[in-house]
Amino acid sequence: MMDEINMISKSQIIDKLKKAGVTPTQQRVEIGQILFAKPQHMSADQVLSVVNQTGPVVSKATIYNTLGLFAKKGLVREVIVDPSKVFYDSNTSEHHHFYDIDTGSLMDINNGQLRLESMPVLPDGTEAEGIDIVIRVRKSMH
Amino acid sequence: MMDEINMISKSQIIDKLKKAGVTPTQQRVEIGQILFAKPQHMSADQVLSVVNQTGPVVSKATIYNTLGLFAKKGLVREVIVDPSKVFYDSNTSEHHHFYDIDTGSLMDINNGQLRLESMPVLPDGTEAEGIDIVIRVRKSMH
DNA sequence: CAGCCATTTAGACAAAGTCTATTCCATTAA
DNA sequence: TTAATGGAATAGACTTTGTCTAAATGGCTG
Repeated sequence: MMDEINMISKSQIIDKLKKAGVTPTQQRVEIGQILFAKPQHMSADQVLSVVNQTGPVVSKATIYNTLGLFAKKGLVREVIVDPSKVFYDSNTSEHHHFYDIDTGSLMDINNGQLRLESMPVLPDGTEAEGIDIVIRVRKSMH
Repeated sequence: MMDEINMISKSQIIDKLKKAGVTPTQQRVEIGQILFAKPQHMSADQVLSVVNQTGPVVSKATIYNTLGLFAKKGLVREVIVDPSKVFYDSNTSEHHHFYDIDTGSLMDINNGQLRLESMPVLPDGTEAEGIDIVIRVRKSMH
């Protein structure tokens, strides 16, 4: 009721899932509603606790299954910057990240702000699947 | 005896540790000998099992303490590409990585092969601590 | 030799994520 | 309407990586 502003309607989520070839079950819509509400980075853990605050309970296994499925279907992107947990990024456009090592928070780098000069020669028999650039930052002490 | 070729002498390791301000204990030298034998990427787990194959037993806690210490002292670099484990890279010169998502293996990208066009504006009040570029690759199916 | 302090250790613990066997539920078929 | 089917969800056991703690060890210095 009070987060109406950032809400995406249930039918929009259902659409999004269908378009990606994901059967829109109640739990997946529930999770999508949290994940796609606004561009953001969440760990499985955070998703789990938010889902279970705002709606009917969804099990841990389903959270992991769903996040994995969403990632496979391109609805969400896994970001690996923290040795202890995976972040799921609902912004699937090409971009990279700042990672604040003090706070553990992730921020998008707008695309255009950062690009590679050239692509290196790949190892034999491989093809590129993706490029991740992470700029680690910390509070500056002036 | 038979890996003499890739061996670094104990005294070389001791030197390296001293220069970095690390007291060269027996265990640390043991671990250094494995880690610094050649440029390579190892997980804590791998170090643990190799150490305990080739020399006197070193406890798990000491492996983690030592790897953490080495990283802090710049003898080794932590590489985060796999959600489930940290790799320790004995190549501390500036460079980036290919990560084979099929095999889970890490390969260095020679520096000069890869550079950024420009540095993006950092978030307010932060300073850059480091940049990690990972090119994820997989077996190409031609 | 005695004392000191860093280091090492075993093993308990914690957290993220996986697995399995069962239950649930929506859809189709009769 | 009911029965059958198969994908999805579930609880909870389990695994793995890594951390913590309290006690034991060991190398120096006086």
